[in-house]
Amino acid sequence: MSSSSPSRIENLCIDRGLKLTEQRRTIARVLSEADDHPDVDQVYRRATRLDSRISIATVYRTVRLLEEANILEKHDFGDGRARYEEVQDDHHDHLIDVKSGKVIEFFNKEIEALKKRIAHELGYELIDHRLELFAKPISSPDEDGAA
Amino acid sequence: MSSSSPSRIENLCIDRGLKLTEQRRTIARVLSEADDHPDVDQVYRRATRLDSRISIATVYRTVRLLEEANILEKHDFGDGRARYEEVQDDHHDHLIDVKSGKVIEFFNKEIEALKKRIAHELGYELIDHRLELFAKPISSPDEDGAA
DNA sequence: TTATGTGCAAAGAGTTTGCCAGCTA
DNA sequence: TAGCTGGCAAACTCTTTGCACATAA
Repeated sequence: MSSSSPSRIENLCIDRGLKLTEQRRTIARVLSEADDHPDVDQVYRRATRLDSRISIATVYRTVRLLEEANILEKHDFGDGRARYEEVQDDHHDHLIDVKSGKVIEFFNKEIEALKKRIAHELGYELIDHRLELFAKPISSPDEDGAA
Repeated sequence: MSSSSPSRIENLCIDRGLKLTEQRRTIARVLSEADDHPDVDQVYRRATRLDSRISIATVYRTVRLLEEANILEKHDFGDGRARYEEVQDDHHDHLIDVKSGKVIEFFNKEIEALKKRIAHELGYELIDHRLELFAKPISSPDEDGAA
């Protein structure tokens, strides 16, 4: 059983010649539908909800596979576990809301240009970069969000 | 035994009323003298060279203590272990040489201002931020560095 | 059919912690 | 002296892996 149209990530797997098992299809679907930056455990939980025959080991193996196939991007927001999101055409950075844990994506042309220029000035060619802003909502009453 | 003048970090510990044991003194000295961004294991090795009566657990406990006392800054350069450096007056960012693993510090006023502005535009107040550039030396013959 | 993928549980890396002896203030 | 600190080893979290069985192509 596996009806409904293939997810974006499923299609990318087909393009790259990856063998598509039921488990991979399910994980691909979960990741295609995610609009956040889930960690492995979250992907695992969402996937087992759709198909209980999936082990956490398979999730780890699959996200690594997808990362190596340049389908997924791995992030580290400093909380000790890896987070994943689908690779996008446009580069963006992240602002982490320290109250709620929410992650907001943003893009800023000036910053992108500056990064490249700074690397050059130091005698380097920029390969990759990472910019994360940790911030709290302006004028938020001091509620307690997740850790 | 413990002569020679107190290291910068030792003095900060005294300021903050932290109990100074021989182990902490040694670890403080190692960290004050470091001009790189050592991980716990490196601190441990440098410390035991000066005094073999130090365990890795103490190093972990001490760097955490110093971090909480705002004496040390903890970094994560994406290699899976925490790196430490003394807190500095001026903020700076890091460029990681992916060939050699060397970490270069830099400061750029424009980037600092932009970070703050971007957070504001998104409705946030910047608390902390992290910018890391991963780069390779320009015109480096393609030798093989660390993975 | 056959190379590959999967589940399970054990192993690894980095980090934390409980307990009692030892040392600092 | 009183109470905090340190050593040791066990425990924890996240991630990887060996092995035997299952499955896609």
